[in-house]
Amino acid sequence: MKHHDQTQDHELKSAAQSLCEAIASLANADEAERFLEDLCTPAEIEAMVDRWRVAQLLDQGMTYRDISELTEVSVTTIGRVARFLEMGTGGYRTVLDRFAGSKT
Amino acid sequence: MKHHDQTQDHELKSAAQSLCEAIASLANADEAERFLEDLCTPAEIEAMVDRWRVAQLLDQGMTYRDISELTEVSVTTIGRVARFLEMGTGGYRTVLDRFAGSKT
DNA sequence: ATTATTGTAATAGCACGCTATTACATTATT
DNA sequence: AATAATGTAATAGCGTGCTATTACAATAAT
Repeated sequence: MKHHDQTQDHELKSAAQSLCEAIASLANADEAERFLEDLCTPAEIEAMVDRWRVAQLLDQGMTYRDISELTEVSVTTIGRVARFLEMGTGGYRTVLDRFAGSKT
Repeated sequence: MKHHDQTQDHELKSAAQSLCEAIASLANADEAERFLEDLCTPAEIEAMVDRWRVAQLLDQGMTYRDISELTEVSVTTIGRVARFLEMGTGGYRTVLDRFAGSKT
């Protein structure tokens, strides 16, 4: 019993796993939007939207203060996003690279 | 210019669209987990994990107070999840049905 | 009929992420 | 050399989602 077992010896950790599987199962942007709207509060959604937008702008080399003026997100939060973009688990990186060519 | 246009006349709304596209692009649970860990705070992730677990238990017909004892989520929050499960946009429903046979 | 269980609601208090401000060391610019 | 711009940090204040408690109407069980 090491990895990916079908059994139910998880208890707490598998709750997170279940959410991740649910999210990974979302087939398109519409499904994702409806799931998010049921799962999250408006404030949470806005926070996530802001961070993702900031991550994209950081990735394009834009300045903290320029991003702040453009998005109205505080420089503090932008710095936090930047930290995860550099020292995070690479989750941002993967998706940023996937959509890299799409907007140039 | 009604639906799904390639142009950039969105400005604010497309930020949410972009996030939904990013999420929909997540290929598996691991990618989803790493993206979530970069995008969200621990408290946010825990809140989402709790709500999703509660939604599943509600869907199985479990009682508010039983769910509360099992998950240590307050009855107040459980009631809120139930409301979205019934009157929401159907985002919960879609994914619940998709994973319906998986655990019986 | 009574009692217990259930969903629902109102309240107060707490935790946490955001903003705004100010500051400062480092790097560019002039 | 002097000035400006940049990333980074500390602080205080605010909004909001959570918990815990109490309550109550409606249904189920004894």
